[in-house]
Amino acid sequence: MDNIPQYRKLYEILRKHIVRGVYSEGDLLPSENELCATYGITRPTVRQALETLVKDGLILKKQGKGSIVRKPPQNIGILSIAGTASAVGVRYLKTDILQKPIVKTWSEDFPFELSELEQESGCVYMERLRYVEDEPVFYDVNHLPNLFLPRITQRSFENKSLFEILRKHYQIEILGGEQQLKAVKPTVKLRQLLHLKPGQPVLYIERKLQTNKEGFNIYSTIYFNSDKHAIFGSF
Amino acid sequence: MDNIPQYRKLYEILRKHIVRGVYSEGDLLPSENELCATYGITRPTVRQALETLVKDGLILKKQGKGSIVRKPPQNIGILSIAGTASAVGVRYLKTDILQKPIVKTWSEDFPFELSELEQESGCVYMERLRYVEDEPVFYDVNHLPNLFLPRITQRSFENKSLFEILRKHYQIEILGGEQQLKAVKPTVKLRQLLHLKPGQPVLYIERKLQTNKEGFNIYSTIYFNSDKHAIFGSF
DNA sequence: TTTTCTAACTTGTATATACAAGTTGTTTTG
DNA sequence: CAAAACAACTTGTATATACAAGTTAGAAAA
Repeated sequence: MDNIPQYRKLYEILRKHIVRGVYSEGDLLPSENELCATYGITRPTVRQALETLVKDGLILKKQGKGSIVRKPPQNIGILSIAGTASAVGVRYLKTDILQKPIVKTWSEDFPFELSELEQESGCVYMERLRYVEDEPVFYDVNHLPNLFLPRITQRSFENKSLFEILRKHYQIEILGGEQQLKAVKPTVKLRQLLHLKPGQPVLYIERKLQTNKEGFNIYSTIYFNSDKHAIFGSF
Repeated sequence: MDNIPQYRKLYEILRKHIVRGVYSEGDLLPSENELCATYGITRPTVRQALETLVKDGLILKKQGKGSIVRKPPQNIGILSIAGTASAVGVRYLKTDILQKPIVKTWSEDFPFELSELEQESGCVYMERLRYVEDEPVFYDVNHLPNLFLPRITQRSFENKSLFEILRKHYQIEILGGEQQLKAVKPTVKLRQLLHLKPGQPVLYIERKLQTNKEGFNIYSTIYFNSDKHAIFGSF
């Protein structure tokens, strides 16, 4: 049964319209009142959807004027919940699964604090390499608590969104998260994986994502080649 | 005359309470209904203030339970509007003005697109070095359009917030912004300024901040030593 | 004493309405 | 023809209210 809130439905509709070019940069979205009429919902609900588009950097609201569509960020938005860069502006993203999901224990030096439930459950571990236009751009390692995830090690993740699989098959939604970013020197392995130039540093990101399941967070560490693409954020 | 919206006033009150330790990590804020009663405002207004606290990573809301105070991020939050790290969790931030504001033309290779008004006005240029606990952590270069800023070159900026000065003396408010982050190799000058180890990279951030003045944006480029501190963001 | 149930709380989502403040296009006036 | 005024739009802020869904503490029952 469908219980997605109305404001999120509208957000998705408008986001898709923007990303697919139904509205171009500089266009005005339909006014709040027009959206009320079109979708049969009220203005506070419409405004909530629009606020989320602002948050994602897709529109800029101007009092008295309207909601202006912005150029979809050409760089990879990694601050938004969407997570997968395909959500915003990047032309083509391919994913290789370097290590398919396996069950293992948490490593001793795991950088995040784990809940007791998480500690006891062990983790599902996977590694991916992500490409933009056939160039490897980021290498990410995911640790998920080994909870609520029956038979996940037997699933195929090639070119699929981890979040989509979690949502569709396990009813796990990402609610929010936090991250820390640093510039670091790459290891030899990373240099090879990401096709880095000699001496070129990488962006290192530690992310902890909260979900709708109590005590179940997703932990990502990401190494990002920021030579041609930057990490983009708006606020 | 005071025309700050009520939701922002409440946000500031609660933010200060959190930052000053009136509420500690793990504490619950007063409930939405309690805040309504205490401050004589309605629940949607309270919720708007709380949403902004969530956005800044200061609280986590849990349906049925309450608003839980989070550990103030120990790292420098640079994604929020507050800008100055003193807004959130950093113990001590000192600023040296390496280049006091001067009027100059925009450089040819300026990385941002400028509005016509901005191009015609020339810019106010300044350089700062920011310290956390006496360690230089970031070096930032600001370009402001030479508009609306009489006698700004004669002002003192030592250990003062640029945004405070803009707000107080020029009625310029930051409304939002966007930024791009990359990992880069530092120049010799940067290595010296930021006390970097040999081979250590820096985080490079390009920020464009929108203000309440039409056609007036603030452009910052920041070089950040992420050895001991990370850039923090929540979403 | 333990388990179950219930009431009272919490935040989440939504409707309805009103006025403030900004923008823009049209009309009126000089 | 240009400038000023005005109307009609826009988003911003706020109140009021209701029900959904989650959590927790206490009471009742086993």
